[in-house]
Parts: sequence; structure tokens; C-alpha cells
Amino acid sequence: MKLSKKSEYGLRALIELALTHEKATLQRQEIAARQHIPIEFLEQILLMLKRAGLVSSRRGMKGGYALIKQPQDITLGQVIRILDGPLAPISCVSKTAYQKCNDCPYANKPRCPVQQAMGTVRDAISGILDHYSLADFAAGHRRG
Amino acid sequence: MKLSKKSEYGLRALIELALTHEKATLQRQEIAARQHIPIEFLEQILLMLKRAGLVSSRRGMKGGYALIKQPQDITLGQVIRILDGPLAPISCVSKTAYQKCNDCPYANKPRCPVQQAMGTVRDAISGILDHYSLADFAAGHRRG
DNA sequence: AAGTTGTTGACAAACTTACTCATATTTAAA
DNA sequence: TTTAAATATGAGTAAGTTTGTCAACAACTT
Repeated sequence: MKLSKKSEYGLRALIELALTHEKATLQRQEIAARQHIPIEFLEQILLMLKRAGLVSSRRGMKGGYALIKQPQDITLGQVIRILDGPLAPISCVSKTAYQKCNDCPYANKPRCPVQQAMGTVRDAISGILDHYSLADFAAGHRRG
Repeated sequence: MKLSKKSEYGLRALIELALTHEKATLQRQEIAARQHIPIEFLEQILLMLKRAGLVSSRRGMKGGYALIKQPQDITLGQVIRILDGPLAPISCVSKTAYQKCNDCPYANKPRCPVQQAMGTVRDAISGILDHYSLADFAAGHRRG
């Protein structure tokens, strides 16, 4: 039930990009300094977000990173799935990365207690994170 | 955001103990066989549950394990906390195992976006798991 | 006393996390 | 056209976690 550092850093980095959205691009060192993130690790994270189509980058002088999409069109659920994988506590209740559990004694039965319980947990988590936009998220920064 | 095998096995083992509650004690091999759990690993798990006061054990012939508490008085949240640790996605929003995050730029500020978001996730998860009793959980088995 | 069970601690392979490093590639400016 | 500044990429890695296994021991029943 844990959020990795990768996702935490990714979310915090996206705050900076959201705050300067359509105003400026940010270089990794600026993001790293403002959010206290190890720069080389941050790079990997930004790259993953780029490959996933959330962020654009430019090399060379005057390079840097920027959001591609509007902050209100990016959800925390998307980001965490990109960086950490599925939100579901167990893969047999994942909607985005379902996998059948084969060694489970309830595998082919109509009801599995674990599935029932964890299914509701999954729904609760994604109900929150898939409706929590980066815009809302970054707004928590301003008044802090 | 993942449930470990340890917790999954622990929960499944507790189903068996709940089903025979006040009727019989169960030996590890019976539990292991019914729920397809590696027996040596199961032993460790049952021991943790015993130390936490959920389960009792007897050695020697006719030995085995049994629930100490009523199934309706045990919640999935308790079990998972024993086996996997805190439910909170990040320790700075945990109520049972709070830890201050020190390298976070929002550490001493009144608001942290990550805390806000993950706080609601934690509340949702514990809202479900701390009110989901082992009795409810095991009931999913019967009709399956 | 014998046999069956749980208890304990050590061990370990495989995997994941959270990085670091070296090197290449692209871009802008001198 | 060289050079400085920036991202891109892949490899590597130390430490920790997960998911077990194994062996010796202790306690209980018959």
C-alpha cells in the first residue's frame, strides 16, 4: 500500500511544471533544486513522463521540460500508473492491468473473498486519484 | 499500492480459522493445503498473528491454531497492519505509524499537496479495511 | 519413550527501489 | 564551426524487501 519515491518525486516535479505552465520551460536542475530531488533520478522520471505523453522536452541550451497537456486534464492516477504501475492492491482486481491469479484456490470460482475486499479498495483509490487533477494538486502548493 | 503475499496468505489462512471457529483447531498443514500456501511461510505468518494476539496455538499431537477473538471483532485493517505495516501510502499521513518527512520541501509548511492527496487515500483505505470484519470476509467464501 | 506438533533463528535467491555514472546526442550561441 | 549547455539512454549498483527454505529445538499427547 505504498507510494514509491519515484511517484512522489514525479508528482512534486509536476507541481513545478504546472505552476509555470504556458509561461516557461523548466530545466531539470531547477526542478530538482526546488523540490529537493536527486537530479539523475529526476531525469529518469521526467523521461518516463515524456514517453507517456505528459511532458515535452528540448535539448541543448535553453532546453528544458514543459507540460504538454493542461493541468486539469492530468490526474494523479495517470501519473502514478505511469511511474508505479497499477493502482490495484492485487492484480486480479486491476482494471488497467488485470492478471488472473492461478495458484489461488478461488481462482476459477465465482467469488473470492480477497477479490471482493480488494476490489472495493481499488475502486476507492481510483475513485480518488482518477478524479484528482494536477491543477487541484498544484493548488495545494500556492496557499501553503 | 500493493498487498504482499504475506498479507494475502494471512487473510486466506484466517478464513479457514474463522470457518472452524469454536468448532475445531486447525493444523498448519490443513490450512496450507486448503489455501495453497507454502507451509513454512505460513508458519511465520501464523506466528506473527499469534504474537499480535489474534490467534492461539497448541503444540504436540492434537495441536494446531485457533482464533482467539470473534471473527466479527477482527478487521482486515488490523491483519494487514500486522503483516504489512501501515495502510497509509506515505508515512507522513499515517495515523498508526506517523513519521515526519524531513527532506520534503513542504516539511514544515502548513500544507503539502502530497499529504493532502494521500491523506484522503489513506482515509478511504482505512475506512474500508478497518470496517471490514473477518466474519464478512469469510462469508464471501461460503456462497462461492 | 515415541511420535507429532509448534517455535525459533538463520539463511538465501529473486526482485525492487533508489539511485549513480558514463556516454551520446541535440541545440544555441560565440 | 567550434563550444558550451542541455537532454537521452543504457548500464550498473548498493541496500532493502519479498518470498520463501532449512535445521535444530521445545512442548505436548498417547
